Amino acid sequence: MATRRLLLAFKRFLQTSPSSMSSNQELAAMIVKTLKLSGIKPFENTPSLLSNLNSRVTHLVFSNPKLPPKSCILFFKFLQGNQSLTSSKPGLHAHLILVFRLYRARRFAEMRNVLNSVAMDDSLRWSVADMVSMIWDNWNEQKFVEKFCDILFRVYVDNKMFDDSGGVFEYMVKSGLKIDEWSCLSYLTALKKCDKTEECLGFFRRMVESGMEITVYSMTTAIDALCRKGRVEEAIELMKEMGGQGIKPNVATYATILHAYVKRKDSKRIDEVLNLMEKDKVCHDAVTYTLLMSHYADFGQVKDADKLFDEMRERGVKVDIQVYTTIISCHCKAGNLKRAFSLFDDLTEKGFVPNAYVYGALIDGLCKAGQVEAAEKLVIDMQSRGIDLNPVVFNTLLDGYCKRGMIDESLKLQAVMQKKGFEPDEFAYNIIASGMCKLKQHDEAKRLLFEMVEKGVVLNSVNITTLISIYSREGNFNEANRLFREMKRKGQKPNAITYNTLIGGYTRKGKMKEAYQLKDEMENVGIMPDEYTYTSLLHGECICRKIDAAMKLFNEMPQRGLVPSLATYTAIISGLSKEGRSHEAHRLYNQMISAGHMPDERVYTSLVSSLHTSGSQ
DNA sequence: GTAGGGTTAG
Repeated sequence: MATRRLLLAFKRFLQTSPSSMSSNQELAAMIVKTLKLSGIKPFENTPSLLSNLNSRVTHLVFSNPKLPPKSCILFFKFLQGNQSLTSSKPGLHAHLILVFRLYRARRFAEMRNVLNSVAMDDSLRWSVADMVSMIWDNWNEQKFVEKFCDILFRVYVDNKMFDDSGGVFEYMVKSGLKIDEWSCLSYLTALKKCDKTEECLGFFRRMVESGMEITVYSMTTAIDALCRKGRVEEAIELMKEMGGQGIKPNVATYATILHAYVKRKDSKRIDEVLNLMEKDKVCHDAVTYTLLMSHYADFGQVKDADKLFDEMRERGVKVDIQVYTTIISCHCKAGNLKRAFSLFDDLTEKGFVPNAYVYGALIDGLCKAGQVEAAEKLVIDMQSRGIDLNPVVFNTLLDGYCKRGMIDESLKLQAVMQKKGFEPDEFAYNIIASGMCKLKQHDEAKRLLFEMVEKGVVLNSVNITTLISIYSREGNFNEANRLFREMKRKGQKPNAITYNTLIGGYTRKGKMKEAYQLKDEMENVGIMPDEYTYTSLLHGECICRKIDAAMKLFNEMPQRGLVPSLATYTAIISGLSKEGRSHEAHRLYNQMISAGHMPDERVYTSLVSSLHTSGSQ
């Protein structure tokens, strides 16, 4: 009843009163009265009530102390949603009044929403200096100015308006306003995530220069930005430099560095970091253990990974799903599927909810073991638990099919993914191209990788290595070398696999001089030749029937800490056999067996033929 | 409300 009377009066007022200063105040009073009595409903039902609204009125409504902040917000949201119905939208001043009232009411989340509207609206957004001077003119409160700047800073960060965030920061420094480190941290993190490494580092430097208090959190973020770009040496420099200013690294900082070395597979440096942690009395946590376990997984050292898994539980470090994923993946890579699945049961019994990562690891394990059908079943199981097929799992399954030459299935799978809106990525292209190489379809494989470039997917170093492998198998070393040089020029550093690919190409064709040159080059740039490098070279020497040179390489391996693989033994045994040196061949055969390798057909054949050769001599 | 770890290709 009261509402109806009020609305009638409201309407009468709108019809009779011309727009003027005093009627502005009356209209504002009417709106406030209505809001207090009946909320926003009357305006929703009769938007024409606000047809005379102008920014002055909005201003008056928001600044009316009788209207609670909650009603202000309701009214603000209504105006935002109905901008076409009202003749003018709230101006910057009205926004700031609202922001101030929300500040007083300690409603910071709402404050942030309103400032977000300011930041996103070109007609409202003034320079921070101008906005702050407007604030000083109206409210003489340092704390409010600081909070205003802080929230504006964060709003710009949230919207990735990085130049504006930087502007607010500089303004605060210049004006001597207190700066919140958490806000700066979100800026650092956002820059890092957007791959703006230099900006991230530069901002960290500005933080330090500004004299504000800095914690290990910000430092670790800057260090991580460097590590993710492989700039570990600079990261360590920064850590030392900050240590001099009293900011000590903690378990997260060390984990960041460890991660970088795990990625590089640099066991020596990893040990150095572990020693440093011990000296600093920094205990390992779940993250540290995860990193170390995945490092062992890289080298197939399942037993060591298992030892760590036990150790962490003995020490009372909580095992989480990421730890499980790592140890499961480790067992999968070693072909230890039984153990992997029993760990999977373990984690579900403990109440963890399996996710795409764990499933991904198991599916890959099954695919690599050639059990693609079981992998398919697991994918269905995964989906029935509400986890959707993602690009990684898709690529994993694709590889399972391609490695077994199941082209039809891989095409069907691709169709499924395209329906889901996933275009093949650089992994998918590479997987299919490699599959084609195995079927000796080199031209098709090349065409596919070129098609990838046409579609705008940038070739990464793995894709280029695949191409190098194709060209060198074809004997086209001109093209292989051109790609290799181009890769270096583009700053995509070749790694051991890249070098080994090209070396393998040369040795297969008996071009030993070029192969040794590359081995020297890789050592010079700090990449240690591994068992693949040695096996290729040794195999090449065998092809050239220089068995003594091959034996020299074989004997060099243990000196460099390299363990001959089954492929190494196969090459050297068959090389020796061909030369009729069956005695040495048998000696190495026995050595191979004691090293735990299962000999394959080729070894037997060459051993048997060596008996014929030596017998005829 | 803050930083660091897990699944795929050569």
